[in-house]
Amino acid sequence: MKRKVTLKQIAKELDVSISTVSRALSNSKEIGEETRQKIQAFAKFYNYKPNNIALSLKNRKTKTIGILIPEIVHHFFSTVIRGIEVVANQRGYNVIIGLSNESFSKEVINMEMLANGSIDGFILSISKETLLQQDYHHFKETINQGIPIVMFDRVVNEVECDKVIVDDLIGSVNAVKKLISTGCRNIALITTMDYVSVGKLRTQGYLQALEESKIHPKASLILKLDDSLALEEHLDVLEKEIEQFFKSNNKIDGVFAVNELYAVTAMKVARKLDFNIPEDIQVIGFTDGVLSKHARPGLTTVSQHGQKIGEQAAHLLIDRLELEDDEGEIDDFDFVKDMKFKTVVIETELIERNSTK
Amino acid sequence: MKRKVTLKQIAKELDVSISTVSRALSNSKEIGEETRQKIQAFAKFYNYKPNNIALSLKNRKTKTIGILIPEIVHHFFSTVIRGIEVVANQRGYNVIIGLSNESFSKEVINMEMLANGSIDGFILSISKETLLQQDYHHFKETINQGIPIVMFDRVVNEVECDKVIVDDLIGSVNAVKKLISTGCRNIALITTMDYVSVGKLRTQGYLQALEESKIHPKASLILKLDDSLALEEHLDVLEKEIEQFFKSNNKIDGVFAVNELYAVTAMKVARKLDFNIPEDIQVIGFTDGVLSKHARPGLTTVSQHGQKIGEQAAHLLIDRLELEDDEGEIDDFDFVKDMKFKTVVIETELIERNSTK
DNA sequence: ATTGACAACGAAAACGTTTGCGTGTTAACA
DNA sequence: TGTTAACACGCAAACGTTTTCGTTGTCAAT
Repeated sequence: MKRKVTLKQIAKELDVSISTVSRALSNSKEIGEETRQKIQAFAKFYNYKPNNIALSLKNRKTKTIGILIPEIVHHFFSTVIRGIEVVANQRGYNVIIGLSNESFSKEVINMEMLANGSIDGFILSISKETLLQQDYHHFKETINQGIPIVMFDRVVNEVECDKVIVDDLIGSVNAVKKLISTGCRNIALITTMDYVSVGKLRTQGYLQALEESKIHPKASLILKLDDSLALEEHLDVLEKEIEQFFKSNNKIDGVFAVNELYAVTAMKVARKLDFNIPEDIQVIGFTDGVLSKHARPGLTTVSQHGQKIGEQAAHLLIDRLELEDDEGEIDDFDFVKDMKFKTVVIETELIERNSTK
Repeated sequence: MKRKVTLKQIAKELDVSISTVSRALSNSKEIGEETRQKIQAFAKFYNYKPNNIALSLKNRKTKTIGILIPEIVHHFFSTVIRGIEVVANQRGYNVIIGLSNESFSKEVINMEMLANGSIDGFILSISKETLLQQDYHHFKETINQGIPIVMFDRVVNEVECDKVIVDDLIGSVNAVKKLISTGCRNIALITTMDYVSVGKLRTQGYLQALEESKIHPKASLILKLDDSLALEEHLDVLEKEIEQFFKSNNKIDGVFAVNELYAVTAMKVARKLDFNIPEDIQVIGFTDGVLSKHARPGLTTVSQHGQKIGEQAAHLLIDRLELEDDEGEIDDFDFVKDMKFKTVVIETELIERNSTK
């Protein structure tokens, strides 16, 4: 077992100083041709690679970005990660992942853990519990310590930072309008509780589309489901809830669901109740995941382009990190940077399959 | 913006030495009660947290483990990651993720990148290209540098390290036997090319089950598909291939597919060709993902327990890391460690749904 | 008064880099 | 021959810790 070779060892072996080795390897012209060759050859032979940790300590930057998400076994989030990873790698960064598991405390712990030097910046999506408690001090503190944050999808106005979001509202409006334009008049909404910002926006979109089409929204056509029902343990409960909902609203001719699970479940229930899709009932979901593609009939859905979100977020973060490098010491002009926090909106796309006419 | 406070700053501010601060914060009894209190209070007030990078450099260990997988937008892999993350966190480790995207060179690059000090050990699943080329030198080299590796799922005999695998063979045997016991006699196998070890094992399991039941395998009942068909762009091609297969084998009464995509596609095709499931044709897949749960009918499937795999892998790795800590300098006894590489087998489980009788 | 013990603290090395500055050698020039 | 400039290289600081080994100062015992 041969441990990794260090500058010091090379120096000792070749009887030169550490500085000489360092310079020779970075092709400094301060070093004589001969010694440089010798050192480079030796280093190559022993496969010398500088130690990242030492570099991080010296440069006070780690070239790694921290991702903090509520859940990883989730098509949307993993897609975003992929996007982040692509541009991170491309631009010479690594990614380190923390999972909040939708819990406030785990979010805080993870964040503090990583903020102590391990990462240069965060890309994150806020946990539900945090949204519920509306406690954002940990975000503000890390930003205050000079660690930039980019939020995506589940963002919040209270924290000033770069953000990447999806046009949930417009996407929902378009989806519902699509239903309306194909003849639906009693469109049901299956949504979550309000505290998740995106759920709220999608609900708004639903209402707005109805309004713009002079259709009166009915409370009875809106089903707000508890999140716990989305867990795989409770699929049957979810199905029962939706079935009950359908039974008490037998005029439903269209369904807009804020996620694909609700949508496919609605389709299941509809067919069970002998409705034909899309003839009797049309269905549109949100998030273009695996389920949408493979459901039968294929689910028309609002695609969020998770990968693009991730890519944009990574660019935003790295841009800011490298900008800080340059303007480094001009502390007085910090406000220049602070002013231009961007919020990038990634457009959704209505992917039409066979659950709509 | 107040940057993170360091020992040095505290020392300066309180007019003591750095060592005193360090000791006071670690509650060393070498420090007088009074100064200790003072320092601790000051540190708490300024929210002092030791810098991880500096600690890593000093301790020559990073307390982070590197995960290297082919793809992250993939139910199985993300489940494994979750498992890893759970125990990693629990045992005080972070995880950093690299994606090979099934490419050999990206696997090598990523590995070298992380091996230069960023991580203490790897948990990985080999990329297809690497399996195809059978070039494992990068694994061997990192192990040789003293960085332990734990492989999962896609493992390989050529590399000596801890491994966590699934009983692909037994799982497949049981699945096929289930089909046989419920009356199937012409069981088709839908599989991938041989070079992916798990595909190979599952194929073996299929053959073994037939043999043990005195059923003669027919080449015409085996469909080997190119991997590229699993990409979402080529779903239609996949479907056509399988349809063609069904048409030229009209006696098929059972299907065993080595992944859930093939399985659900087979179900789709079967229904399109007016077969009833499970009456006319029974179907079993591998990997209990989202598709299996939500397919109609529900797909009977061999569950791999990805989370358990991840948990086991993490335990294996961390155990080894911390063992190395203790036995640290007894280099002569290194062989003791080397001898006991474990291969943990996680049992699969046949989850019966409605695609079988 | 001398010794010893003990308490309370500081200096410095070490982890592996990079880099500003100093220094010795050589050769060219006046 | 003396001055100087270019060249080739070494020293040491710095990044933020922990820890070993001193170094003081105090006090009790001899």
